[in-house]
Amino acid sequence: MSKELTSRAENYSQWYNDLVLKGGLADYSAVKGCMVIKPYGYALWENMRDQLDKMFKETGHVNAYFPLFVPKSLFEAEEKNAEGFAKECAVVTHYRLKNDPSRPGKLMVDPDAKLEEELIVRPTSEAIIWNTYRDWIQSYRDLPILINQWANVVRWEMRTRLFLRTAEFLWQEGHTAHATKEEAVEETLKMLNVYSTFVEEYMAVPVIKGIKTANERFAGAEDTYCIEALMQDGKALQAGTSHFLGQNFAKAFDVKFSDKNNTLDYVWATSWGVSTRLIGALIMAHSDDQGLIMPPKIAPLQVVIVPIYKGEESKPLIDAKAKAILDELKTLGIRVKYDDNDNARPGWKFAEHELKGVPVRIAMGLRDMENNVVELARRDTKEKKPVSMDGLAGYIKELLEEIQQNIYNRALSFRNENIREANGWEEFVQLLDEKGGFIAAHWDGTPDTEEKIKELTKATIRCIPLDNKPEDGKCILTGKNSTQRVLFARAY
RNA sequence: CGGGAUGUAGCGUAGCCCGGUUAUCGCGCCUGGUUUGGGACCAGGAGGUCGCAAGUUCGAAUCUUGCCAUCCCGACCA
Repeated sequence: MSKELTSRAENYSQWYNDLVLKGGLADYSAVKGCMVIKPYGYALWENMRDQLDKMFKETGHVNAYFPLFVPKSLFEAEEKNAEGFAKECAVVTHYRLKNDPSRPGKLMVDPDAKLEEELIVRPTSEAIIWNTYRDWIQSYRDLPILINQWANVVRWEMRTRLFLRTAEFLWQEGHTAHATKEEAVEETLKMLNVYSTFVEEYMAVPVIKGIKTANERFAGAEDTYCIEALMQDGKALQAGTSHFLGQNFAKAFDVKFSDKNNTLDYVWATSWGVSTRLIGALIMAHSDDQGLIMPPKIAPLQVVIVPIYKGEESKPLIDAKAKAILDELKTLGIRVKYDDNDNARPGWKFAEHELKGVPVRIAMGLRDMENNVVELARRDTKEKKPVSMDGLAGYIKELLEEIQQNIYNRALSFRNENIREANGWEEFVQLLDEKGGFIAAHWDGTPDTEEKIKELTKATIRCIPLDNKPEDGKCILTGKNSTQRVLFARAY
């Protein structure tokens, strides 16, 4: 009633916006291109962050924090990186306001407070970090450095979308320094695997691991590896990247180390990141026309208990039973809430929790008490059935795992059904327009051809899958020889 | 940055073309009561710089100009 959702079929973009706004994840803000992440959305991010943080620590990383501002001279040191981000940088030029003499009560930028050197608001932190690493690294004994930071960054986008692309966003960025190329490459792939494990096992979103083509590579990287996910509308979404930076930043910032033989060499680097964009991926991979569907492992709330009572006399009875179940579930480490708010009636609560994607709902009324059962509803399948109160907590714990698996399987089938091979140009264009999804096709390996295909179809090469099998073929555009298929898609 | 659309209470809206008392309705909110197994009902009540700023006019939500914001579609990007 009060919260009508646009259906996916009607308007996919609007459906997405409705879910974010009405599901209570985020709001628009007074700042153009920036959003407010609301408590429910932030709780989701915290769960994602905590799990990732744990995985980073398990792989030997530590957290640190570097400044928001990057002096322009440092920013421009690695030229390719600087060039790549130049068009979307916020720049601080002044450090003071003053009263505006011509408009009483208003402020103006104080022209006398111009900075000697402009400060760039970080779009990413390689520059400031590698400038710091120079001071930290002298010998191979100082290596490796395995640092991660949780931070906000700013990229001044022309067109923004909640979670998917905002001017400011939250992310983590890992920045590592190594003595050898092999070790850096190993690190790059290790973190790619951490990402794919996290996204698949916790977010229940299947991904394809691959390597980016030169056109799509991170500015300043030698190689960019990525995980690519598929959304329900058939568009691809880059869910995370891990970069092998070679010695580019070490050279730009003069970071050298002495090896065991006392010979000097530049340090090898990696960087890797995922952002709040993952929340967009989560929404578009799983949710339906009734609202969000949260994977249990990172759902802010895993179970909600809704009492149904007639008159005040039955309430204490239900309360007692509900609290017992609540305690049992909490003991098992399940995130659960007893929603006995008297302002809303059961039907309203059902709809609200469905909108918010709470994986399991327990409804309990007098009738259930008499039969020693509760009504259990799962969000992913909408299935409702009575379940005995005996052993309920254990049952729910298993059910949450089953839901997690089911959501993943569903997304995986969808993804797999939407990877198609195209062997000629017309077939390629037709598949793209009629089916969407990933299209595995031959490509002659040149940036020009990739660019041309993008111009003609808006499809880009999402990646060259890591598990690709060699296969001789002809490029769909130029007909030139090709040794493997690459994955094309229209992307977010 | 280009094209299109929109902006009236927390949300959704009527009114605008054709200027004229106190700006419409629904949801939500507050108070009281009855209710509670799929978005309850009754009664009473509060809430508005009509996006902002100029202009035209005796008079502007309504007409004009400028600006701002948001959404959708492009270009750019994670």
